[in-house]
Amino acid sequence: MNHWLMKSEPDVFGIDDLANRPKQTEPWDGVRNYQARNFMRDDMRPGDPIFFYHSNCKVPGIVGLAEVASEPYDDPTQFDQDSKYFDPKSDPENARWQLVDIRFVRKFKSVISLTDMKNMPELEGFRLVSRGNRLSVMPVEPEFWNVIMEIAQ
DNA sequence: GCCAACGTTGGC
DNA sequence: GCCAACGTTGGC
Repeated sequence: MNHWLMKSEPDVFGIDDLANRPKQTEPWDGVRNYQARNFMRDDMRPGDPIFFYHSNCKVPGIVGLAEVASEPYDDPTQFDQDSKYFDPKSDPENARWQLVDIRFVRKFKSVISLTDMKNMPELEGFRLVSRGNRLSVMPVEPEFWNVIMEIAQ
């Protein structure tokens, strides 16, 4: 089993939006970065735990837990001409972009902020707090996962 | 809103 | 295959 972190802008789709979905699941569409896609397509399995991270907001940080809720499949938005994620170069017979569904697990009582995590020496080497990181889907090493879970409420 | 970091595109 | 130009991410 692998552990993950997935970023989302709360103004667009935050953890409350996920919790309020009828089945508390959501297809993680719109990822158009090959590394992020590869993680979803090649390494995610249903049940894998996910840190849900809010980016581009007042207090960026981990706000709760989700889990992988499906096998990988083709992102339908790549074939939707009306979608901003439409990709005219993607061949329906051999789709370029895959995604997984994710399911809400729980929300933390308080945000584990990026600032806090940057100040934790135990998290040195964690991709999220490394310089210039822009990946929206990333694996979390078990050691880092455990360190963060210990301070989560 | 600024801008550093970094991924992608396309000319050559 | 190199690399300049450009676009996007995301913290601040």
